[in-house]
Amino acid sequence: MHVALLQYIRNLSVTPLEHEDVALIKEAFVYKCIRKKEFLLKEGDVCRYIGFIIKGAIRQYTVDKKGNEHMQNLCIENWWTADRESFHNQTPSIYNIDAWEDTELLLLPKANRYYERVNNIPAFREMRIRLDDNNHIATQYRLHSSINHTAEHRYEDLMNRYPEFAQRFPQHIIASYIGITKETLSRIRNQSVRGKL
Amino acid sequence: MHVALLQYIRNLSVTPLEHEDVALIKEAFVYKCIRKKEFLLKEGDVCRYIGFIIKGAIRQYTVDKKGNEHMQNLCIENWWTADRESFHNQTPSIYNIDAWEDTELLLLPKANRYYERVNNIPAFREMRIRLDDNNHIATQYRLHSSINHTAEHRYEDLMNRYPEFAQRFPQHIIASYIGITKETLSRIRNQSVRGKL
DNA sequence: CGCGGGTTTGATGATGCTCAAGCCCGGTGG
DNA sequence: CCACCGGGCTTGAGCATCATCAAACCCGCG
Repeated sequence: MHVALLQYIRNLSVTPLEHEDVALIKEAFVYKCIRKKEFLLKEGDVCRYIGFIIKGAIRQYTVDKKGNEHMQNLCIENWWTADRESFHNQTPSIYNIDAWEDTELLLLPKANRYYERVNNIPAFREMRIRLDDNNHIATQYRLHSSINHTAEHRYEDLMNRYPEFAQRFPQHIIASYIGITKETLSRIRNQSVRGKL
Repeated sequence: MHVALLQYIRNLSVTPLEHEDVALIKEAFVYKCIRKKEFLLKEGDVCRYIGFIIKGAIRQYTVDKKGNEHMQNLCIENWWTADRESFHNQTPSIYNIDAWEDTELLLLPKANRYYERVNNIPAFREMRIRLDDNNHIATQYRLHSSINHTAEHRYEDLMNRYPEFAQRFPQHIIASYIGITKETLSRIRNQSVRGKL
């Protein structure tokens, strides 16, 4: 059940995982299933764990006064999910995190007695550094893109980078993720279809 | 000369710096002054070092086909500057990094023989983790903000968070940083002045 | 004095939002 | 088996925000 996570760590680190590391990870990460629409974190609550997605799809978003949802992040298999600010400072979150598909996760609670020890596993530490690098790069790009590129450009970018998103999430969620309305996305798609004829 | 950096590391870490760590840092980081408008990194070049700003102000930006500059980052004393993607992968950068004021830096070259050892200093490592956390949080917020908030809201946010930017950078640079034109920023400011009468 | 960088102002237009309506389709219950 | 319902997608009209382009202004400096 932890095999996906172990493999993931091995892929992103150079130092191998020792037997004792594997044992520690198996104890520290708790398995959890949530159903579609079930919440992992609600606005106002404190984020108590980091989640690794074994299977499924997760949304992280805010809701404005008018009730509109704004997707901050979309995550599928082999991604991590958490509100890092809330987790790090143990302050109330501004985000909601819920499942878009039935999802299996491995949760690493901050409060458990293994948390520190897991973070001291060399391979795990290396993985985190790699992850931070990748994440930083991707977020910088997204920021740059959201300021400088047109809606159409951003949509094409996303489809190139994560084509599977189109199968897993409906258009109004994709639209929100790239910062436009579902109507605008619909028009963009029809235009570019026409463009290809 | 390295005192600002050493102090910075101590502030962000728990583990103290040993004498030998201090010595290593002094050897690894090379001091450099650059004049206003001088480049630290040019689009197309590979980013070869991470810079810590002792004194001065730095811009990181792209230039589009029309010649317009788009600020990705503004940094002053006690901030780090680099194109992490280019540095990490040693690939050509899409960014320019130049000085807006005469600037003093400490550069940590990737190629030097101390690089790995510096990264193994416990206090330095802790600092990086803290830094990544803070950075991640700030960038997520900026992303959220750039998608969901109005230009006026973003401007006020920036002025609250980094009021000194207004003294250090001209308006057209501030405008670009929050993703609007200088004309729009000018109008926003006049409006809100009128609003306060 | 004149120049260059920065800021302001105005007119015009593009991009994307809002609101409202209708469509499509799969699922549920009568 | 059909009717209806709800979620998602599309289409249209009107509108808000912000970009663009052009001109003028302001001011410190050689």
